[in-house]
Amino acid sequence: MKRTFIKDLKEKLDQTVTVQGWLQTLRDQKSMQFLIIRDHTGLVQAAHWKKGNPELAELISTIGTESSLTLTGKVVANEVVKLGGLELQLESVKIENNAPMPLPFEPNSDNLPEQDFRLDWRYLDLRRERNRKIFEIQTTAEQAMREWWLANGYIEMHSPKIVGAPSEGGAELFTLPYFETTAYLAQSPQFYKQMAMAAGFEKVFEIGPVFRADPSFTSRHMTEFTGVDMEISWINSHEDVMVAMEHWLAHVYQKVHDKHADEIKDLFDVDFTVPALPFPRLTMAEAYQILKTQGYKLPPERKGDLDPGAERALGAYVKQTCGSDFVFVKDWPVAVRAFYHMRHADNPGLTMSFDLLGKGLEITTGAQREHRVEVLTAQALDKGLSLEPLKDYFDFFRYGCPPHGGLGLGLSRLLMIMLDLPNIREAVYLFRGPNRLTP
RNA sequence: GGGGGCGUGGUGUAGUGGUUAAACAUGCGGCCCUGUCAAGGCCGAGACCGCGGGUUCAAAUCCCGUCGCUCCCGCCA
Repeated sequence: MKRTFIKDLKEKLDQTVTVQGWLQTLRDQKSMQFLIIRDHTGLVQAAHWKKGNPELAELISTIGTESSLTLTGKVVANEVVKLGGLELQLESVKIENNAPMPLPFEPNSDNLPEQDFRLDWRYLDLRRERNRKIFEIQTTAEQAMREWWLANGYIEMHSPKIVGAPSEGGAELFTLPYFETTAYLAQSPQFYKQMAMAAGFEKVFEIGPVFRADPSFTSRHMTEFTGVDMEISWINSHEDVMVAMEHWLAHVYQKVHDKHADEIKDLFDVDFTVPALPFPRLTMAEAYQILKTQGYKLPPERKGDLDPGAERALGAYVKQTCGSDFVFVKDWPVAVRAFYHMRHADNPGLTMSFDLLGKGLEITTGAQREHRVEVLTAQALDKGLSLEPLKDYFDFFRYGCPPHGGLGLGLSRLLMIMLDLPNIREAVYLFRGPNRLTP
């Protein structure tokens, strides 16, 4: 018999149906048994009168919570049933996979184990509706990203993750043996999307894994995460990148809002709103002024940079004064940016770069890139980098690479701020950190 | 890499020097209950209080070390 989803049972009154799902609760009484069954569309009660089928009653008594079951029965309306006013009168139960008691933990109980333990049993943790919803929303968000890119002439790219040389720094690279030599795991598709600009692709995007060998122990860092990157050509400044980004992100928020706003309110208690355009923009100079008036004191060694506390303070300030969850902070000093960020022609101490803060969290870095190979080489030297490992990269800019810029965004960080998740480990399917390689 | 916090039955917590070496909730096992529904009632099993050392007449409780987890900073998305 064809499977019926639990949410559709109300249209099947007085019919015999098959339901498949997990046993959430068993109330095994003297003469009656009640099974609360869960599939991803909802919950339903299945009732069984023991004397009607003692054999089935005995079987039901052996089923552990969270076992996967296939049940058949007649759907009947019953006002007494608090769960939707209907129930399934059980005719048969097939235990697809029994879950022996006790479970490591019950995903739908009131007192959940601490997160690290739940990550050990991630598949049980993911059985909670709230956790499943995070990934439904992520799916909607990624689809919306692609909709916008495709509507705007972007090409999808997949750059290699095994690379022969560091693309930016060096310390945060994972190394791996590679036949007779050593390779690295890419910590960004940065150089390859720039190569696509040199190739004349004009607009590209990539959603893919990036690896960072930083031993970071925070609620917002991972050693492997999904990077969302885009890069566009023929821009006049980083402002063009910011304009593209805010339209793109607003589209993503609109689609997530259309499909999930009510669920997000119910499950995450977040009033999900589509951000207004344009996002507020602050130069770093302005940001410093604001921090001063807000009484936020940056450590002196952070001159020209923002620390996470400053980012939170700016996020709060912008929320309060503009009502915006987002703010671009732009025109960062050369000292704190990558060598390939283009510098202002009229102010060589500043880069044509930006960060996007969402609810005070850094979710994006972007910039116009330096596409003139002589200038780029000079800037690398200026940063004290050795040119040899960058030789192939410099070659991208020798024969007609157009002016271009782009950005990188952390997918899980976006989910964090969309849903007010306190920890990135909740926003990612399987977390990878310095001490977490399993499951 | 630097700093803070935590580590007690399966799980979540209480207990922070001493009445019977550990309490509560939940889960688990058993019994009871004409249909429960955050089910309820009774009974039961389950922790040498992360590990090692020390202080003390006495340590889950104080000290040191160690391991694990966690958060903050650094780094970044």
